[in-house]
Amino acid sequence: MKNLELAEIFYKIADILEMEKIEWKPRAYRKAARSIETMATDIEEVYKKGGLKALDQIPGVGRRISEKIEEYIKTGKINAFEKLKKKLPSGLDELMNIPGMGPKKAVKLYKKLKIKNIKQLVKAAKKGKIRKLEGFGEKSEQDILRGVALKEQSKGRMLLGRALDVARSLKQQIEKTGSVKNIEIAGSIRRRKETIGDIDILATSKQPQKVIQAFTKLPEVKTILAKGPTKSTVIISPGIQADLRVLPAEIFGSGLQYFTGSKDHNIKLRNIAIKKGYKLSEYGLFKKKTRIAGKTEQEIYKKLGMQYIPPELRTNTGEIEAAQRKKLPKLIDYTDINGDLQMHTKWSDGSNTIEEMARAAKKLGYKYIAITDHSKSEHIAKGMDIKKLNQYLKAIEKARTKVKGITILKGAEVDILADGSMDYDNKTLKKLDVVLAAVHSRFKMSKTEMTKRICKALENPYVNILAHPTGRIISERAPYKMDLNKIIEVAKKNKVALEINAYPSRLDLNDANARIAAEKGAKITINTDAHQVDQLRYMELGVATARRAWIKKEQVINTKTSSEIKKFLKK
DNA sequence: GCCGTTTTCGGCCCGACTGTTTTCAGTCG
Repeated sequence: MKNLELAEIFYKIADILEMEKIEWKPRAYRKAARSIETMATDIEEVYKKGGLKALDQIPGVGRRISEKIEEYIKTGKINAFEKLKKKLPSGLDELMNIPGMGPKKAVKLYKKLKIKNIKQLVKAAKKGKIRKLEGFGEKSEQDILRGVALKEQSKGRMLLGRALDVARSLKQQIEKTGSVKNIEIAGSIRRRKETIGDIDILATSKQPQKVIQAFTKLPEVKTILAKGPTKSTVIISPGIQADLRVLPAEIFGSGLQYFTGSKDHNIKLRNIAIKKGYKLSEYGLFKKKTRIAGKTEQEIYKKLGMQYIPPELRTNTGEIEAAQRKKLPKLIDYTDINGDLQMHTKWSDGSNTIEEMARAAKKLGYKYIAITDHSKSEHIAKGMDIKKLNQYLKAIEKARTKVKGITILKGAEVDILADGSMDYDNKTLKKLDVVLAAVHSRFKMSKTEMTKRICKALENPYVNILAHPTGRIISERAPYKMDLNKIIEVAKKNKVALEINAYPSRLDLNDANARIAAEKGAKITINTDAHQVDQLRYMELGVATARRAWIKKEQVINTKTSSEIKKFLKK
């Protein structure tokens, strides 16, 4: 996928244009960049299928930008960008990554002090040269030094799973102060994006200052970046930014709507409001000076003439148009899951026993689970040979007698070998209630080979689920090269469900791919891949991904009852 | 540079906080 590369180029073009004080174009380039970045499909595919015209259909992309995309796909370069880069030194955009430093300041530092990169910036700040510039002072000089240090220790975006834990803990602590009426985690966490840049929390209160005060005094707060009467930004350990906004209770809905984003979703809503003669902000939906909505998000969407849009869908990728036509799907709910079909125990690389996993799952209200330890080739994960597998199957039978009220399915996560055959023979696979097929080796095959390999496995009559279909690990490992469309098609034909693996660093299929798979009619299963009892709670991350993929309950097999799932697994 | 049942030209979301500016520009989300 070239989507991210292109988005990055357009962001950089926007930065350079902004430094040159060109108006409006930066906004246009950023809008196009965001749109390309969040697209569900590979932009190269879009171009191959429909040429420039198809590119023009992307929101925010017009003829000039689509031509640049074409140029990049064909030549790997964009001439206009290469020329722009020559105008300003390349280190300047890195200056703009420092909090509080935008294009105007960066360019001033360059023009007046010949500062081209962070190193020179730090040097100048330490020598006290920056405070002498017009528009800068002693404080801004310190802010720069602090900002650079901060940037160095923060490690970019964090996984949703981690961000949720941290945000929920903050929320609880703020709640305890007592002066809060409503409080909700907002921003990209509420939209359940797979990685999170910072934590946003919205509260309502009659004494906002008290809440802000309590927030900035929390033990994990390391630095206070901003602190006003209704809004504060802090850095909590270890280097995560958290924002709190406090509003009156009567505008909780509009505040939450605004603070949840996404930015593009909000801009589009505000434009719709303007066309209707209204104005939308965090303070409510206004007709002239009168507030006509604001207490709940529901009434805002209603007054704007559309269905309520769940936060997970707010990406401005068609959800607003669908809501206007009253065509939003009824998304799978977090409570719809009846079982978890991938987890590991001490029999391979898990930390708990079969019984412990079963009891924990029962506590979560599940009707069934599948124990799915690793097959023999997975040596690192203590994969089971046939002899051990037979003992393991007996152990599952024993656990069934010990833990009542939940169905324990006999399963295994079986390696797909390099030639596409399975790591156990069919006689062995037949003994299992549920077979997960997974690629765990030889990741670097060609696209054709890998597609053939996986498709062959999907055609095995005993395979029920393709586990973590693309193999990506978020910000660590790219997906294997494969023809996902072909794999979806073969999976559908052979009644193999495609997994949304809910493990925080996997989320594989991701939202975009899961949306494609479900649209094409393939069955989906959402499983945690838990290696210990505590990890069973990751299910919500998988369901969130499914919701972001517009998936309905009926499309997910582990929303079925025990008897229905058994029937499905028998094909 | 994009976009259009108010426009193919003339607009382009809206508000909080900070620092240095004595009234507001810059940055952020």
